[in-house]
Amino acid sequence: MDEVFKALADASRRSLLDRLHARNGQTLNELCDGLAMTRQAVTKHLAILEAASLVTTFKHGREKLHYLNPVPIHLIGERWIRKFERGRLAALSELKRQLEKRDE
Amino acid sequence: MDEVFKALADASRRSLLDRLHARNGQTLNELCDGLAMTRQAVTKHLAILEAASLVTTFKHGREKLHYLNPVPIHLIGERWIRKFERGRLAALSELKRQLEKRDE
DNA sequence: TTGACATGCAACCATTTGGTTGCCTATTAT
DNA sequence: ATAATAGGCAACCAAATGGTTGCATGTCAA
Repeated sequence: MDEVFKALADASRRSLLDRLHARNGQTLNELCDGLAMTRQAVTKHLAILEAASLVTTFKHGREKLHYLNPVPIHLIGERWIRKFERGRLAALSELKRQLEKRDE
Repeated sequence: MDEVFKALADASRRSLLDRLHARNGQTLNELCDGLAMTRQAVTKHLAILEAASLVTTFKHGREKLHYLNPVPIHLIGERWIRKFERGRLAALSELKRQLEKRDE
């Protein structure tokens, strides 16, 4: 879980996920396209995404195809974000109460 | 959004959010309790959470009370995670197909 | 008023991070 | 066969990160 959060912390990596979400199964060079970064930097980002199981790869000849694995993102939503949904309104009304109390 | 992701990337910070979720409105010293970290380290973490609007604070005398603001977490769920939910099954079956193709 | 308590501020430090460059290997196309 | 293409590996670097220590400030209680 920690690896996933860390992987998602970087905007470049999130944009790589976006690109794979838009079109799955891209090669490294395709993913580099239009980015203000060297290929090697992208390789590193993809390695981090792969270590976090957010991306899976297949070798096809001399190309490496990258596929999005949406499961970890789904789990973050299920196991982590949902926890904070419960009591969200309660927490907000409490906050509001405090904000008002400040002016007394 | 980036600040929120970065703030959530650290396990200590997530555990601080957990603690506030369990009991809202704790002071700095209460939040330090039982953590293997100095008070100043916790202060820094809370500052990052506050900058990301994940935590709001009120001064009450010499104490500083910390409140969880669940809105950014909710937005991550709504605006970001949900995007990847769409097509989740499609992506998975595609992945499965690729995995099988590998053995040909 | 004086000491204890809650927090703030700043300098410093080691490690991690995000990036680079240079070179090497493997596969494909001519 | 050979050149071009796709990618891998490793060393290096600056900046950010997560943590520390030391001291200052503001507030409460005796």
